[in-house]
Amino acid sequence: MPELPEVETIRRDLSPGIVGRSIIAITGSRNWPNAQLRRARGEKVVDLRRRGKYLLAGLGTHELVIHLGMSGRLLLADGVPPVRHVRTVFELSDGKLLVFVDRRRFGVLQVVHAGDYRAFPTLLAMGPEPLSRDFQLAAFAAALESGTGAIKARLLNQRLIAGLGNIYVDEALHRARIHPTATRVDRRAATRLHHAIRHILQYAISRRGTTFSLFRDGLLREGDFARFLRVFGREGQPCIRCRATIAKTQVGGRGTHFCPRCQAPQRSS
DNA sequence: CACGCCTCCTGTGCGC
DNA sequence: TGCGCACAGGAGGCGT
Repeated sequence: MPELPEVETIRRDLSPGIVGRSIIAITGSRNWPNAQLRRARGEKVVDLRRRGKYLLAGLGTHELVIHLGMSGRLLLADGVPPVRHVRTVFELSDGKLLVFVDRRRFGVLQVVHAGDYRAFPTLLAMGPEPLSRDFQLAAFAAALESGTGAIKARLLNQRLIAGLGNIYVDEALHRARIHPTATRVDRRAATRLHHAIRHILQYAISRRGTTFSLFRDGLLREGDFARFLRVFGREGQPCIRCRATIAKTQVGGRGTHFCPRCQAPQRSS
């Protein structure tokens, strides 16, 4: 689930309830909490930031790094919720519980020294935040022009730009009329893509992100951006823009949705 | 260094 | 209905 808009929504929801509280106790299953995670005990949460799809909770000299993976969720509750796959529970100084639930266990919780991301190579090499001034068209266009490999793969690897996942890459490429496997993207296409990425992410945040049925359990306020998806999950249905049939293929091993007419390869190369 | 492939884990939905 | 398999929104590690 969680790409930039979903993680940002979680950050905004959780911030008022956890910043300023101290972590009184940590409990978990299997080897969690591990020794690293135990270092958070007794620490006060001084802020909650987001970098790409990562959440970073400042704990003074330390930092709690959270990645939700494919299926992770964070809930603030009065008691342990009656759901499966509860992995870790942080008891806060005001009596609330911060609960990490993760069915597929791809999520990561780790305490590091503040700013020391050596254990997270993706975080170390993370590209600019797309909604910040650091996301400059000139640098973006130059990188796209000189690059090799499918544009979709390059947008997914977090080095060119932070926070995009499979859904929003497909949506942004459709909006910018660029084929997912295009390798050369000229300046005009790069300009469209730069704008499309920012537009889609801002719009998705305003809708609290995209929610899939898998995650509905009544414990979270759901996003409804799924209503506005134009290609993702719409294979076989008509393109909103040109009525051609949306196709689904594989690019870099990921399910890839696009319109074969408005995203014809020659339009972007 | 960059790319493609495989892996981690659990559940779901589909075809037979 | 039952079974087996492909696939699922991420990213790290490995070999090439």
